[in-house]
Amino acid sequence: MATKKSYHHGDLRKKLLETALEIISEDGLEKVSMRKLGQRIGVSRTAPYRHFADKSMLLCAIAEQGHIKLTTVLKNANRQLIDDPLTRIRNTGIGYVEFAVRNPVHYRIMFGNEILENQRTPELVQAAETSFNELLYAVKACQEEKLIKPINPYIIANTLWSLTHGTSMLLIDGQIQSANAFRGMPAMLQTDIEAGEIDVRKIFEYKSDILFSGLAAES
Amino acid sequence: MATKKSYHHGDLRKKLLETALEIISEDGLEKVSMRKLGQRIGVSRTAPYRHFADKSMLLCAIAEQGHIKLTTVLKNANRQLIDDPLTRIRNTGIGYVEFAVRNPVHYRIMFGNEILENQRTPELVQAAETSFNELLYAVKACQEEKLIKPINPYIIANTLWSLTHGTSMLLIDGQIQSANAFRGMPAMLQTDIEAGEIDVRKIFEYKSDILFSGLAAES
DNA sequence: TTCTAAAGTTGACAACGTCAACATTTCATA
DNA sequence: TATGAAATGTTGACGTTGTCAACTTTAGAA
Repeated sequence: MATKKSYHHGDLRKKLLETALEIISEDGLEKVSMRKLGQRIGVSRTAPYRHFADKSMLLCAIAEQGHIKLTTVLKNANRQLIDDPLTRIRNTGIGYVEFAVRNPVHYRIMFGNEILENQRTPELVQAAETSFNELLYAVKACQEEKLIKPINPYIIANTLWSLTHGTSMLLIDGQIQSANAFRGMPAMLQTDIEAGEIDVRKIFEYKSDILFSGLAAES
Repeated sequence: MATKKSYHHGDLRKKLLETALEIISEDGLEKVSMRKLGQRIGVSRTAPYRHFADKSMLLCAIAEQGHIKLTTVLKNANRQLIDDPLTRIRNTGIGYVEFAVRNPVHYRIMFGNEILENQRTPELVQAAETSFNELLYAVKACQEEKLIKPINPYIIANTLWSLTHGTSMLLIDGQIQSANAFRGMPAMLQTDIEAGEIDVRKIFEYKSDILFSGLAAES
């Protein structure tokens, strides 16, 4: 649109989001500053303020983008050509956790960021709901084929969400890797963990099996 | 120990942690600064650096305190004079989520804080493991009375942890309150949510029931 | 009693978020 | 086509922050 040295950048908003994500995934969230964003892009230090009222609005937009990306991931898992909807729901969960582990800083902005707690834009709220709906979709599909109990699907999806979200956060935080958290998992898995590599798929398969079949001892 | 106007404060480290928590619960995490801490306590602005190498070490100590507090809460739930260990495990979960909801900012420092990801002190790691062990304890108690399947208790505790942690974070974040997340729950609960009040107990009872009995449809 | 380490202070610096005032560009409309 | 408002970008400035270096005061061990 705009040529190289024009006064107006042309698509600064988009470029800001891209660059912010770059910095975030390279150096972490604290390293992102409104000023540095401008400088890195080659624009003045307050130029970002023409596109985002303040820093938390920038973070809102980043979080929104994350939810949109997550939705795509979940959609792909959901729409795979797999006959068994139970496998699909499991893949959806795995997709969720994998997304979080691959985009840890991004994920942390989407959830668990105090700054955004009371300042979410309507767009962000909408994007978050849309991603939740994919979990709901997976649950309903299983119920239609009578593979899952016919209790309220929203409650089930919420429980599933808690499990995926909890697993994601604990993994990202590195809390799950340490010490006890995975003792007793198969030797292979433990070795991977010690080597710093985590097989998200295996971990989540364990958990979804437990959720599916329940904890109750057979009497 | 030291009288009022002595050069040395006497117990500055403790006072720093207390004051930090005060500021955090009043105004949020971003409002905490090393300088303000000093000023609020009536000591110079760099005095805190004699007790914490930098800000993230301060946060580490706060997180550690949180884990210790959480451990106490879980211990209380675990040691209640209730015959049914299944009720105890449920209460432990409820205690966990309640702690998180009552101390949201504190909880967010304990988990989900990027700053601490790679700088955890050994004390913090230890404190976190101790709180995990309470969940483990609750699981094992149930297994001893054959109320829960005899599969590896570490895996079960990990799953339980994910569920409580996920529920906590979603509640704290306000993500669970919005829109879909609780549709279909009993009317009473929904009214509470709309009024801004959340019955953590009810919410977690739903989820732990699902976890206990499993999602599988009876064939 | 003396000396060292711990604890607290002041001065300084660069980076940050953000505001106000100003400059340039775009674009709809007269 | 001319024009004026709205959008976009810039510079200067202010107060706050984390943290370092160099200094002072104090407590406690030798």
